[in-house]
Order: sequence, then C-alpha cells, then structure tokens
Amino acid sequence: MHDCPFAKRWSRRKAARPQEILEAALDLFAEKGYAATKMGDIAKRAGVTCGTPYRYFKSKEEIFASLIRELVLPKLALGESLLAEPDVGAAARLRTFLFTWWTQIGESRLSALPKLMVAEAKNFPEVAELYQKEFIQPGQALLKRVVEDGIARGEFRAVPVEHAVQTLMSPVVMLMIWQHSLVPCFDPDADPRSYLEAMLDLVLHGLMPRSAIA
Amino acid sequence: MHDCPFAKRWSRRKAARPQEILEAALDLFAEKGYAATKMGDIAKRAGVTCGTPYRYFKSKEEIFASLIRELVLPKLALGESLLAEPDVGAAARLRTFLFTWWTQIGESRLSALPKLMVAEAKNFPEVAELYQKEFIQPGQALLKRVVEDGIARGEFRAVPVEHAVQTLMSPVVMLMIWQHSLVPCFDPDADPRSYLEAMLDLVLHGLMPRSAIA
Amino acid sequence: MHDCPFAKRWSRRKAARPQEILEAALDLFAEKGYAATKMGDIAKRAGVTCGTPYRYFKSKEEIFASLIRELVLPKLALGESLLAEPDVGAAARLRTFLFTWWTQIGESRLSALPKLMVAEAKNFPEVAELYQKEFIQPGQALLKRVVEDGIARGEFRAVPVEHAVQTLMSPVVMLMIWQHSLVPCFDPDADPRSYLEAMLDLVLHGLMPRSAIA
Amino acid sequence: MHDCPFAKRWSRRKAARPQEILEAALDLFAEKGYAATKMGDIAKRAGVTCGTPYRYFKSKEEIFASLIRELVLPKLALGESLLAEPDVGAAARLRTFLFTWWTQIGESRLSALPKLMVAEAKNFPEVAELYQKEFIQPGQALLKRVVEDGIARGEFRAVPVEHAVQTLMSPVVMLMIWQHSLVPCFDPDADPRSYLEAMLDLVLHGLMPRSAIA
DNA sequence: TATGAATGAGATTTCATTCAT
DNA sequence: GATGAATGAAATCTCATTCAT
Repeated sequence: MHDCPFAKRWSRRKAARPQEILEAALDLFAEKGYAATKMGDIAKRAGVTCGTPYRYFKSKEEIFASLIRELVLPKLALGESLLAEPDVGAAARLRTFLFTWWTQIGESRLSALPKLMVAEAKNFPEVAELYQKEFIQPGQALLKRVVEDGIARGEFRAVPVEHAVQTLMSPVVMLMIWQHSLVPCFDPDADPRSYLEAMLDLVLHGLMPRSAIA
Repeated sequence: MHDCPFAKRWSRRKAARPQEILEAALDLFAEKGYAATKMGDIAKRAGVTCGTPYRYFKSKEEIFASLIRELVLPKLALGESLLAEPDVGAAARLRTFLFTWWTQIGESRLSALPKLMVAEAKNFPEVAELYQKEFIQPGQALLKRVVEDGIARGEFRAVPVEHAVQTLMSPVVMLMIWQHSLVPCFDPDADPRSYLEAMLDLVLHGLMPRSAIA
Repeated sequence: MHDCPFAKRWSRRKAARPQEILEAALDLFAEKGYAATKMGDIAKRAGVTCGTPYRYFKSKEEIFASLIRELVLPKLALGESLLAEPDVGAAARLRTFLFTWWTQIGESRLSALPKLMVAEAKNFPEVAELYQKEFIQPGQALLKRVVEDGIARGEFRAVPVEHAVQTLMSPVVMLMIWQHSLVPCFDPDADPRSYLEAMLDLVLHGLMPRSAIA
Repeated sequence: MHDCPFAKRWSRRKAARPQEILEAALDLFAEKGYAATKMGDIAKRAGVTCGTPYRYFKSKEEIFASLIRELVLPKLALGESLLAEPDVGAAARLRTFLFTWWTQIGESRLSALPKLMVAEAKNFPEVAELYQKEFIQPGQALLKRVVEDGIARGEFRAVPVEHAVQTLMSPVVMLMIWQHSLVPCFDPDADPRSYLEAMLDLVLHGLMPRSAIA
C-alpha cells in the first residue's frame, strides 16, 4: 500500500545526496508537475527511501525553491561572459548567444525550467520573482545590449528593441517547453539546432537594413 | 423551500450549468494547475456546491477532458474560414491570421489553453493527442498554406516552411502563456497587440525577398 | 494497517458533531495525553471516520484549544452565582463552594481538565494563559472573598488569605487529578465526597479561632 | 581523531553517561511530556548524538522506566530515616517530614516526578505501579504513623487518618506540579517554603484538640 | 436536482531506531 | 564506543467522491 519502502539498505551516505535529490525533483516536476509529483517518487528516483529527502529539505516546497536557487542561478554566470568576447559583429554575437543558451541549458536537464516555472509561478510567487529577477531579466538585458549595439553600428534596422528581444527569445523558450511536453508544435524528430538555425536566419534577415541585403 | 419565489432562478440556470462549470474549471486549472485545483473551488467559482459538478461530469478528469473537447475544439472552425477570404496578398493574410488568432483566442478565456496543455499534457496523454490533432496540426496546416502560398507567388523568400511556421507561432503562443504566468518575459503593462505588430514586422521583413525591400 | 476506516456509513449528520468530537477528545487527552491520542482515536470514539473531525476543526491543536474555550469557560458562570446566595455564614459558604465545584466539575467529564492542563500547559502556552485567566484566577478570587469575609466577621482566624486559598484548593484539584491517574494517593474505592468532608473538617477546624472552639 | 588530546574527555564521561541521559530525559519528559520529547532532544541535552542513548538503553520506553527505577526509588531511603529521630512531638515531626520532603525532592530535579507520573501513568501502568508501591505507599505509611502517633498521644484530634494524610500531602504534591507547569494556582514569585509554612500552620491547627489551643 | 456532511484512500511529514563508518 | 545518515512505520491532514436528505 505504502510505496515508501524499497528493497535497499544502507547505501552510501554522502554530500552528493542533496544534489541528487534536487535533480530527481527537477526531472519529475518537469514531467508531471509539482503537485502530481509525490515525495516518494522523488526519493525513489534519487535512490533513497521516503524519509531521506527530509534530512536535507524541510518540505516539498523547499525542494522546489532550492531547485531554482541552487541549480539555476549558478548558470547565469555563463551568459555574462558571452559579451566579453572579442568583437565579431552583432549578428554573429546574437547567433552565439542563442546557441550557447540552447546548448548549455536547452540541452541539459535545466531545459525543464521554463515549463516548470510557467506552470507553477502562480503557486510560488516568491520563487517566481527570484527566477524573474535573477535569471530572465539579466538574460534579457544581455540580449538587449546585443541588439542595441547592432542598431547603433548600423548592422540592424532600428526596430523596437524590447519587442525584438522577446521575439528572439520566444522560439528558444518554446523549444525548451515543447521538449518537455507531449504537445510539440514542431516535428519532434526534427533537430532542434536546425530549427534554431532557420529561426535565426529568419529574424536576422528581418533585422537587417536594406543596405545590408542589397 | 416549498414554493419559494426564487426557485425559478435555479431552473433558469440549469441548462447553462455544464458550461459554467467548464469555464470555472478552465480558469482555475490555468491559474493553479490541474492537481492544485480542488473540485470545491471549481464548484464555488461556478456558483454551485461541491456535489453538483458530479451531476454533469463523472470525475475531475472528465471535466478536464470535456473542457478541451467542448470549449476548445469548436473554436477551430474560426481558423478554417480565414483562408476563404478574398485574395489580399500573403503578408496581409498572415497578418490577419495571427491577429484573428490573438483576438479570438488570446483575448478570450481560451488563452489559458497553451499554459494548461503544456503543463498537463504528460498527465493526460489522450487529451493531449486530441488537442494536438484537432487543434494544433490543423492550425499549423493553415499557416503553412499561407506561407507556401506566399513563397509560390514570390512574395516571400524560399525559407524552410515548417520552421517558419513554428517561428511565426512561437510569439503568439508565448504571449498567451505569459499572460497566465507570473513569469512574464515581456513588460506586463505593454499592449500585447503592439508586441504582435512589432513581431510581425520583424518576421515579415525576414520573409521578404530582396526585391520586395528594394 | 490504517485504522481509519470503520464499518459504518452515513450515520446522522448534525450540529451535535462538534460537541461530540470535543468530548471524545477531552476523554482521550485526559486518558493518554495530547500527543499519544491519535486523531483516529478521537474520530472513532466520536463515532465518525478519520476525516470527519477536520470538517469542524482545522487541526488537532485547534481541537485542544476549542475544548478549553467551548467546554470549560462556560462553566465559569456557575461559580459566580455561588456568592449571590443568602447569608449562611462563611464556613457554610466555603463548604457549599467546594462541594458545588466538586459535583459540577469533579463529577463531570470536565474533571479531566486539571490533569490535561498540567500536562500540556507548556506545550500550549496561549491556551494555558486563557485557562489561567478565565478559569483559575476568577475561581480563586471567589474563594478569596469567602475567606476574607469569614475573617472580617470573626468566623475565621486571621490566616494569610492567599495561602489559605491554595491550601483549600489543593485537595479538590488533586482529587480530580487522581481520578484520572493510575497513581492515586488515596484509596480509589473511597468515596471522594467523604474525603472532601474530612478534608473540609480539618481545614475549617484549622481556620476557626479559639473562641469558636471553646 | 587519531591521537587527539581531547580523547580523554570522552572516556572520563563514559561512566557518567547513563546518569546524564536519564537526567536529560527527566527534564524533558517533565517539560513536554513523554511523547512530545524526541530521542534526539534527550541526546542533545545529554551532550551526545542521537544514536548514543541506544548504547545504554534499549528504547525510549526503557529510558522512562529506568528513570523511575534508578533516579527515584533510591531517594526513598531518606524518608525512612525521618522517623528514627529522637522524640520531638508529633507536630514537629510532621513539620520535619514535610519540609524534608520538600527540600530533598521538591527543590531537586526530582520535583518533576509528580507531573510526569500523573501525565503518563495510564500509558505506562507497570511503571506507575512500581512508583505507587515503592514510593507513594511507603511515604504515606510513614506519614500515617506520624499522625496516628500524634492522635495516640493526645497531641492531635481523632480525625480519620487516611483522609488527613491525603490532605497533608496534597499541597506538597500540588506545589511540585505547579512548579513544572504554566498553570500555577499560586503566585509564582511567592516563596514555596512560606506557602508550606502557612499550609502547615493551617492543618496543624486543624489537627489540634481544643485543649491544646486553650 | 441540488446540497453538503461524511467518507476513506492517499499524500506529506515525523521520528524512534538501526548500522556502516 | 560514538556517530549521524538512512530507514520505514505511523501519524496528521487533504480532498475527490458519495449519498441521505
């Protein structure tokens, strides 16, 4: 009846446990949602019994919060370094930014985050605010700088920057979401990278001034 | 009770009940997620007590399924008619298509659907499949025809059609999702329509061949 | 495994339930203590299933608090009326006070309260404060008035009033506690009333001035 | 670890461990009750970690039982010697008995016992029986002898002895209980000894025959 | 038909106890 | 011996669902 006990006893005990539990939780939250994920599921996937997660986290809710704080925010440093690169032109920088975002996050287990945050933000407003302030806004600011820079140099048309940034982000975010959903709006067998390529080609083309095309 | 004069009030609503319950459920599922929404909440928002939904639906799960079948799919007819319009050029048709999508669905309570389906598709695979087959695929097919048409006429560049379709859809879908989330990646005070405008300007520009620009 | 389900279905549903649950809880708390009393025990004794108490009380803790507030405090009015009686002399009044206390509370299920409060006061400080302020202090004040009155009239010796009050209360309180304990310090077959008689005889004798004796 | 110079410290305490654990348990049981006291709390207060008590005691229940057997019963010898004293009159002997009881037990950590036993006797009937037989009954027998002696000599009135004994004990027991409760029925700042004095004055007075007063 | 008290399976969480280190 | 991570039984509490009224 209880699905708590497993046939295992006294496996290793280590400082790796919290990380393992968070990763198990992230996978399951992304798959089933927060509420539909049972603590026992998390424990089982982490290879422990049902009481063990509570040695490391006060509650299920704290697992959720820790997951954002400890798994996601550290990734932010990545984006920062993108702009420190040598000058390669705005279009190339945009390309690099979006592809790095995809390979570093979209192809890791963290790709689950957008789906998770979209679904649960209303239920965990403080965590959502953290995610927004520490992850989305800085990321958008970076992207904005690239676009503004491109406009200033005449590489891009003078489009409304805010809207362009969102238009650029949307496909990447949607791609991550669709990866974790049974409702893909793109061919699930297609290569996400080639989709990104095509998308980039389209919007970069849209950003270019006539002069650059002619 | 007995022959109280308010009895009429109840019978008047009787026919509307199932619809009211589904709408209440849609709102709440979108806000909190399926699992976190209590049957009692649905009942209360529909203006009935907790036993009443069971007169019309076998279970919570059936409410979810009915919601997709009876609230969403009927909307599909809308899109079909879009292409029956007189010939106005591919760009204008694209514009019309996306704006109609937005005003008819994005500005209605149905804008909750993408968030809901993304979050719950894995937990309700049959419903997700229905949604996918009856709503997304036909919609994409419509959009695809518009793009192909535009390419055939020389109005658009010869881009990969599938990817272009997805790139066109992403911002609209994301806009709907963000509307129902505390994690907006766009200025929540901004007018969604002006965002759509800017997005369309960008991608239409990206679709145009050099000749059209020069 | 779960001791929650009982073989009963759809018994009466009434406004009597909360009271029944509180009485069941009082009996069990007094018998086993708060922590050792399971919610299922309370439900079973109240003749309902394990989920029912939660329709009326938010938590086990609230049952405890309500029990004091709703079962005990109303009894206080009793004591108030004792002093309104016609003048019968201080000794007779003392006798009446202590005997009424015993018959009204000591011989009712409320006799469990001293044991319960002594055991749990530290774990529920706010409830303990309520009990202290609303029950004990007023009761002591009443008793104090009787003693002071007796001294003023020359019926009693001029003893320290506070201490006399406590000395008078102790046997009654201990009698209630012993009734609910396996550690009786008096013969459990003895009649509590005859113990009260003897005790009263002793202390009344102790209160009398020489003149009254000689 | 290895040959650290503090190793001595541990071995020095080794022999004292069981006693320290029992004392920690007594304090906590008295404060929170048996069930609400966690083994980890006991360990922590005893200055060890949560596994250590199990080296000395089979279970929490055994700690409770040992506590009574090893901490309390040895104190009983004290009372025995009280009556071996030279003849000083019944009243003085009563006074000595109660004051010694108070100073030896009431002012030690063992004052927690009445509260603890009252609260838990029903949950640990064998321990309660032990406590009753080995502690309370012998104590009452001692007190009874003093009272009977006093009556035989004409120092006390011919009161019912059993009831008098209980009346004499009640205030002392209550005083111990109130010391460990947030529900004191006496001024918590008052000196317990002066309360005992006053109480004794009252009941001794009540015990005296007319002749002794006049 | 509608109500809402009652049900009871199942989820989260606690903690006495074990045992590898 | 001592430690404290891990265990897992058992407790509290929730809520989808039922059904007497």
